[in-house]
Order: sequence, then C-alpha cells, then structure tokens
Amino acid sequence: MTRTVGSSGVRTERNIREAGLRLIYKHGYEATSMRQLASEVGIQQGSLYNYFRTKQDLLFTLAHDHMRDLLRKVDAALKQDKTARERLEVFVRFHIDYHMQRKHEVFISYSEIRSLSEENRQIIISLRRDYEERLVSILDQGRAEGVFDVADTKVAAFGILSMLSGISTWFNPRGRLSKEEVSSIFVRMVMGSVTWNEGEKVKAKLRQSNAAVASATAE
Amino acid sequence: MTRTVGSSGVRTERNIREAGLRLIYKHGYEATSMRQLASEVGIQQGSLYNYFRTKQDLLFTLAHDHMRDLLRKVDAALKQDKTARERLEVFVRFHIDYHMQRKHEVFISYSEIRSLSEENRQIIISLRRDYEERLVSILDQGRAEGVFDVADTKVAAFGILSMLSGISTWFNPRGRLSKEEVSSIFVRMVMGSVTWNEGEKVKAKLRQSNAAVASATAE
Amino acid sequence: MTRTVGSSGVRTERNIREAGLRLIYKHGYEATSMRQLASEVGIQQGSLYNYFRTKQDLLFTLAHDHMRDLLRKVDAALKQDKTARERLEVFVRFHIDYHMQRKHEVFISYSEIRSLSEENRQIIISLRRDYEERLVSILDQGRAEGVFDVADTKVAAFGILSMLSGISTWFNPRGRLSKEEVSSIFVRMVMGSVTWNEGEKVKAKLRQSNAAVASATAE
Amino acid sequence: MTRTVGSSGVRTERNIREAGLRLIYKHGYEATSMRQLASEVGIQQGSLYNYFRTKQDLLFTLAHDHMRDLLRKVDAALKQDKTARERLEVFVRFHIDYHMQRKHEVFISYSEIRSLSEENRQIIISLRRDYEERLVSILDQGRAEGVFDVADTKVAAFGILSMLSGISTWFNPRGRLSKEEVSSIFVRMVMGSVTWNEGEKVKAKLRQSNAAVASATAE
DNA sequence: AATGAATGAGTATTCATTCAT
DNA sequence: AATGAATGAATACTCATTCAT
Repeated sequence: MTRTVGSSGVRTERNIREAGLRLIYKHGYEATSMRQLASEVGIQQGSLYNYFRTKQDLLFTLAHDHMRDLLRKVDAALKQDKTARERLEVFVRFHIDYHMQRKHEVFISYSEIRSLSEENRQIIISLRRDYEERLVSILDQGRAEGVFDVADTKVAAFGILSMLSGISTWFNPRGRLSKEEVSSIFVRMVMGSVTWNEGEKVKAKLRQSNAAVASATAE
Repeated sequence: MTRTVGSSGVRTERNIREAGLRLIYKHGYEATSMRQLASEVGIQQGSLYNYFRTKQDLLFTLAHDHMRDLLRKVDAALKQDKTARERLEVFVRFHIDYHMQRKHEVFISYSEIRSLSEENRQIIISLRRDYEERLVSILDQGRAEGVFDVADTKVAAFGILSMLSGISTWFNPRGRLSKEEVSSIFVRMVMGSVTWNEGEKVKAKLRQSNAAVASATAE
Repeated sequence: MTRTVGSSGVRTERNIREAGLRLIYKHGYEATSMRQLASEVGIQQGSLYNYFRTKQDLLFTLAHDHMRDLLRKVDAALKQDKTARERLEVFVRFHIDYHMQRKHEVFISYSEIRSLSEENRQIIISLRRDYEERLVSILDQGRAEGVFDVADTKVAAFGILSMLSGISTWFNPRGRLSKEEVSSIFVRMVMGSVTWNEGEKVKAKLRQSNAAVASATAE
Repeated sequence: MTRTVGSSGVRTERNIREAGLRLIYKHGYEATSMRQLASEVGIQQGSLYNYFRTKQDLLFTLAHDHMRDLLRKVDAALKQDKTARERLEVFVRFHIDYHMQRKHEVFISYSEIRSLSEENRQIIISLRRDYEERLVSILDQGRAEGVFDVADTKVAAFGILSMLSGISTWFNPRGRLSKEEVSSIFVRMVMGSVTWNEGEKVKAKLRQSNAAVASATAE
C-alpha cells in the first residue's frame, strides 16, 4: 500500500497555511484569531496546534519559507546574466513578477515584521538583507562598469526596492495595463534613475527652491 | 504668575495623541491596548474616553489630521514654482522632509489603513489620492513641456511615491548621510526616472532576458 | 423683584425626576445610566448630584413620593363611602384610574423593588402593605355585612390587586375600549369574584378534573 | 462502574441554565453579571461562551424553552375536557400549579421581556399571546354555552391571567395555605368573576360614587 | 447651580493555548 | 489527527461618583 502524497495531515497543513496567508494578509496578524483560522479551514481550534506550536510559529513559518523561496529563485534568475544593465533588468522583472504572484506572502513578510518575536524578526530581517544585497551588488557592478551613476549603491537599492514593492498594492491584473507593460515601465524608470544624465546642470539651478520648502514644512 | 499652556483637558488630549502616535507606530493599532495607552499618558483607562469616543476614533483622528496637514503644506510649498522640473524637485524635497519630520503620523496613516472602519478608510484614501494628484499633475505638466518621458503619469507617480516613502523606514538622522544628502540623491534618482534617456536601444537588447525570468519564477 | 416660582434649580429637579421616570420605566433601573439621564435632561453628569445624592436615592425618592401620594389619594377617595360594595367599587375605579394616570411611577415602584437597597425596600414594601390593607379592610367589612363570600380576605385582596394592576400594561387610551368601559368591566369581575354564588354545586363536580391536571404538569 | 448522567458538556450547560435562572430571578437580567454566573457555576467566565453565544442568548433560551414547554403542557392538560366551566377550572389549576413549580422561568419570561432584543421579544410575546388565546377560547366557549357573562373575553382573560400570575410572588409552600387550598380559592374567584350575577342592580346603585373618585384622583 | 475632568471598579466578550479523550 | 471543553488573562468600553473651579 503506497502512502498517498496528500495524506490528511499534509492536506490540513496546506489548508492552514493558505487560510493563514489569506487572513493575515487581509486583517493583519494581530487581528486574525486562531478561532477565525480554524473556522476558515473547517477544523476545531485545538487541531491547529497539531501543526503549529503557536500563532507566532505560524507567522514565522509563512515568512521564513517565503524568504528562502525568494532567495532561491532570485539566484536562479540572475545566474546566467552578464552585464550590470542586463542583470538589473532581469532583477526588476523578476521582482515584479514574483511580488505579483506571491502577493500575500510578500506583504506579510514585510508588514508583519513588527509582530515577529525578537529572535524571529532577526532571522527574517537578515534574509531580507541578503535579498537586498543581490541588488546592491548589481549596482556595484554597474558602477565598476561605468554604466551606473549612483552616489550610494545601498541607498539606491533601497529606493529601487521601495518603488518596485509598491506595485503589488495597486496593480490589478484585469486593469488598464498588463503585467508586462507595467514591468517595462518600471524597467525604464529604474534604468533612468541610475543612469548618467545631465542632471548636474539642472541640479544647480534648482538648489534655490530648497529655501521655499524649508519654510513651508516648518509651519 | 506663569502662563499655563492650555487647560488641563487640552494638555491631556495632546498627551494622548502623542502617546497614541508613538505606540501605534511601534506596535501597530491592533497590538496597542487602551490600557497601555492610558498608562503611558498617566491617566485611567476611562479618562481616555473623555477625549476619543473609541479606539477607532483615535486612529482616525490621527490619520485625518495628518492628511489635512500634509495637503495644506504641500500646496504651500508648490505654490510659487514654475517649471515642471523645478516643481518636481520641490515636491521630492518637501515629501522627504515632511515624512522624516512626521514619521509616526505618516507611517500610521499608510500602514493602518487596514484597521480603519470602511467609512473612515474611504475618507483617508480619498485624501491620499488628492496628495498623489499633486505629483501626477507635475508629471503631466512636464510631459506637456516636453521634458518628462513617462508612459503613464499615474503609474510613474505611484512608483516615485513608493520610492520616497520608503526612506523614513531606514533613514537615521545620526547616520552616515544627512537629510540633505539623502534628499539630493533621491532628487537625482527621481529626475532620472522620468527624463528622456537612451533607454530605447537598451530596451531592445534586453528583451531577450525575459524568457529566463519567466522560467525561473515558474518554479 | 419677585422670586419666580420655578427657579432654575426647582425646574432642573423636576426635569430630572420626569426624565428619570421615563427612562427607568422604559429600560429599567439597572439599564438606565446617569450619563443617559443627564443627557436627557440636558445637563452634565456631575450636576445630577446637586439634586440626588446617588442613583439609588433618585429611585427611592420616585418610589417613595409615589407611594405616599397613592395612600393620601386612596384615603381621600374612600372617606365618605358607606357599604362594602360601594366602597369596593370606589376602590376599583380609583385604583384603575390612578394606575393609568401614573403608569410610570406605579410600574417603577412595583418592578424595581428588587433594585432598592434593603433599607429602602422595607420602607416601600411597608407602604405597599398599607395600601393593600385598605382593600383587605373593605373585604373584611363586606364579610361582616354578609355580602362577600371570601375564604381568605388577604388572599382575595392579592388576587384583586394583581388583576387590576395588570391593566396598565395593556390598556391603550386610543384603543377599542375607553377607560370607563374598562373600569366597569373590572368592577363587575371583581364584584363577581367576591360575591356569593352557586359555585358550591359546581365545585363538587369539577373536583375530579384535578387528577388530569396533576398528571399533565408532572411531565 | 456508575453511569454518568450526560457528558461533562451537558452537565455544564444544565448548571449554567439553573444558575442563570436563579440569579436572573433574584437580581434581574441587567444586574446579573457573567462573572457572577460563572462563579456560581464554578467555571471561568470564558467557558460560559462555549454554551451561550451572548448573555442575551442565555436569557432568550431560558424564556423560549419555558414558553414552549408551557404551551405543550397546557394543551396536554386541556385536551380531554368538555364544558367551558370544566375547562376553565382545569386551566386555572394548571396555571397555578405550573407557575408555582416553575416560578423562576415564569417570572423571568414575564418581567425580563424588556431586556430582550427586539427580535427575541417579538418571539416571546407571540408565544405568550398563544397561551393567552387558550384562555380566551375557553371564555368564548362559555359565552356560547350561555354560562359565562363577560363583556369582552380578551379583557377578561387578561384580568384572570394577571390575577393568577400574581400568586407566585407571595405564595409560600410552607405557609398558612396549601397549594390546593390556594388553587380552590382562585378557582372560585375566577368562576365568580365570569358568571352571571345580580350585579346589574348593584351597578346602577353604585354609579354615583364615581364622581367622588374623579375629584380625589384629580389632586 | 453647573461644569469638565478625573477616578477605580465594573461590564460583556475574545484571546491563544492546553489537554484528556 | 482531531475533538470538545476548559483555562486565565486580556480586550474595548461603561459605570456611578467625586471634586476643584
């Protein structure tokens, strides 16, 4: 008698993970109760604890598995590429693609970091840093190649990641723009943001407007 | 006889607002309890309700007051400026400046939208849209002037705002870079992201890398 | 300058009493809050305590004033009457009349006895007993005159008072029957319930049905 | 091995119901707290919610189960009887008997109607009306048979029910009168109240006393 | 005579978690 | 692997009352 691939327990665990992702994405970790989760899965509260030791454990598992998967895949995507510009475009397209496909995991891993225990938080933050490093090293490479003009590659990487990560909050697959069109738009913006331009002249001229800003925000 | 700053009630309300901002920023709305808040302010739980009818009311008030202030100030900052490039730089510097100064309010108004009641959420989202419109119209102006090269000004505005808003999550005023340096870096990135570049040639060449991405993210 | 009859304080006290009667009648003593009461009167909570030392004090005052008034008036009504039958009809009509006019006070004094403090409860119960005594003595008189046939005047009085007091829970002044019609119906029922009838024969016959009842209620 | 009566859950639910009846009877619904109830049952507050979704749900369940039981039993008691007088006596004896046995349920279902939610109140009131209908139809039958002299059977039914329901507030099983003696007294009073009597002559004579009443209650 | 602000104990209900079956 | 019943602490919010002004 062969063991069926999705035994009852395996199936239940997957159901819990999926319901957990959905609920935490929608209401947040704190606002999601184990009661709600159990009812969504169709089991009793007590049964959840056959799969996850605590609610915190569930959150961490979801975030952790996601981060490891993200790293594995970004490395697979970047492996064969050559120039910094080529690799940057691949990164941008990969990031957008993945973040649209795994919207829930991505959102949770980012916005529920606050709800992780100190120890768990460090692990997730460290994995996130690893991911950011992939982009930083592309920018470094581009600077070495002389094709990117960035004052600080770490800061630039943060800026680019913020820009890209925002997409999944507003992108609608049935909306005006296709995933590919959106990706192309952002590839272009990202490229522009790190490419040599004639901004120097411009910058000089605009310095003067700073004074106005300073007074306005000072109230 | 010293001049007391506001009556006892006014002072208490301000204390509640400030403690509320701090706590909700740190732990999130759901994870912040009225007990905690009262103890932070140094009053009894019940006294909170002399100032805010519900916990939800407190959250909404904080978010709402912030959004109105943001709009008032961005309009004051942009008023006198002329060209689209000038106005864009003013906007970027204003946004960064304000978001660093009002870190708590900004973060709450954005990340706790989920915790607002349906009705309150609509109000805040609508104000946020108003703010986004300020940037969209700058981009429109730039396109009309022929100085900006953006396929979709709304999408570009979302991208820019995401990029800028991320700053306050990592910026440290006592860190390596000053607020002004960070602002200048982002002015330059934003300008680059919307300026005519020679990306067209580049884009053609990079199209081929998409196939690699597709297979990598497909698992 | 003459002193106005209803000075501000006097007026406020009357307003509190009236609002208190209405609210306690409608929601019950426990379910009526001082906040609600103050808001109904149009003053602040604290001001209530210029008129009533405690919430309990308000309830007791309303019940006590009512009971004293009831006794004073029933005595006035009964004073001049002669025969037991005459006096009984007067009593029935008075009771119905008064209970319709002072619906709120009557209801509160009866159903909120549970909410009175031990001491206050004794006072009200004792006044109520005084009132019941008025009816008991009419029945005693009737028995002495040989016109009433009641086994136990106290029990009969309880029965009659229950019957009459129920009226105000369903009587509608704009309904099918006028107050006078209702009163006449009840005068007749009450008279019938205490008058010699030929029930003796009947009673004997019906004794046998008791067995059926006993088995039915036993489950 | 002793036979346990019901599983733990069943026993706990019964305990909650019984304690609920006792407490609500004694202090009223509003004045009974879930804390008190839990402590009376000997469980934690939270455990109550494994059995009743809300405090309101408990109240409604107690009232509803009682009303259904009352109706079922009154129908069983009345089934076989014949004449209106016979059926009326059975009704009176049944009512008194049941109301003495189920004092708590009866009292709660009547006096806590105010505390029921609108929806629940409608249901209970409707069941109570069904019960009242049993008596009304007996009076209708008696009028058809020519043995009852009632102007309005609905009003008469209300009067009789009020009279009978009051008994349980003062009856003491260890008091001067036995349950059977009390029942017989009330059978006789009820019969008298609906039977042809010579009241007509009497009534005419007493009309004059109304004037006195009117002036007395007018203050 | 009234207010505004505060108190401290209380409310019903929900929480994550445990554990014998 | 799942259940049903329980726990003990926590939740947001309301209560009657006080008191300086």
